[in-house]
Amino acid sequence: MITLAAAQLFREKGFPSTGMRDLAGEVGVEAASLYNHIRSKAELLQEICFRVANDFNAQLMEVEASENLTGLEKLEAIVRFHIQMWINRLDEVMVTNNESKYLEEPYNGTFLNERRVYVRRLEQVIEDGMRKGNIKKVQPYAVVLTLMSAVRGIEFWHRTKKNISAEELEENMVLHLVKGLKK
Amino acid sequence: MITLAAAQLFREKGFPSTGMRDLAGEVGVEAASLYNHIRSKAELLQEICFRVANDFNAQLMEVEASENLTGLEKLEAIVRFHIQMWINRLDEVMVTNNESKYLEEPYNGTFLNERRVYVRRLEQVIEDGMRKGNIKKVQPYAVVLTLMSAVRGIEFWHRTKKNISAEELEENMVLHLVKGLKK
DNA sequence: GTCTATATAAGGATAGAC
DNA sequence: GTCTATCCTTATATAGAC
Repeated sequence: MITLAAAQLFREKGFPSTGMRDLAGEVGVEAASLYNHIRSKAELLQEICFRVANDFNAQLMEVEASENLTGLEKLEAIVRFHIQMWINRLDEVMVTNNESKYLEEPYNGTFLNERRVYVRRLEQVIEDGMRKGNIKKVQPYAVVLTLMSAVRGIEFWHRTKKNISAEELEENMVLHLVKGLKK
Repeated sequence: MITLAAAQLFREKGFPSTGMRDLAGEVGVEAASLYNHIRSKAELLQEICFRVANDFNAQLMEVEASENLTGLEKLEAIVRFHIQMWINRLDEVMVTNNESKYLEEPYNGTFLNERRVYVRRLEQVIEDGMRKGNIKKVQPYAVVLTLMSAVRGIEFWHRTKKNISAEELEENMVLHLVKGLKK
């Protein structure tokens, strides 16, 4: 898959520094041949960013619909999903986080808007949990900022994976980030 | 200061996409004139990254030497410093976090090594706090990853600053990230 | 110090043969 | 589909006049 090879290169070298010749070498063809499969370099970035965004949105929608879960349980499900995305799909998720600023308009604007909406929906989960029950009194906006960024540290775990297993990492992060919010 | 103008542009546009003509425009001269003040574009990135790294190292050394502080108090002092750096020196700190991969060798290797040493020293603070007293049993490595990344969310707070003040943001993050570790 | 002009390299993308 | 050759733009950095 060209898109996944692109995600790996965009992560490692950055989007502007990744040449079509680099990507072609990874895929095993000449640069010109890539254009039989893709329209442009910019399109590859769009596909990566919006696919990841869609996956996050779909999971959040699922959680919002789970009426049997408490607020804290919803938050835990969301945080676990973020952690697993960073563990299992690092290339795509890092490109979405670090390279989306290179999206051309109107895609960059759309992307930022989608992110704002996502943040607001996550704040809503926290507010509901605070009102109805088991989440302690905090500023939802500050908590969302913290949660969504904290998982970015998993980037460095990937470089060795020696200090701790994926499962231990997830449990430690959940304990630190979510259980600390229990009333 | 050319270095600070560079930090702002490197943050906004990314290091590879920032042209010397962009920087010259920001400074108010032609691109060629910049070379009477700096040696190269690469040198600007080095200055930014290592100055920030030095500031973090200096603060950590200070905290390590404070024998009157408990482990948890040391950790809180470190986390507050990170938060304040992200609030007050966003351009430089973001370039150090996001653009350091564009450092040429041997600078990139040196930088990554310094980071590893910093992480290990922070783990040591947590281990000491766990053994001697008031930090709950956790995996120090996971906690350090989480703490150092969580503050990156402040990037998004800067875009509006309307939801919450700098002081509230700091207190909420400390409450979430540090107090949750109290035994 | 400043500038204009330019050397040299590399980028994304296309043309057209097969 | 693949390739070679190339167009055109832009990049960092330097030369040399003032």
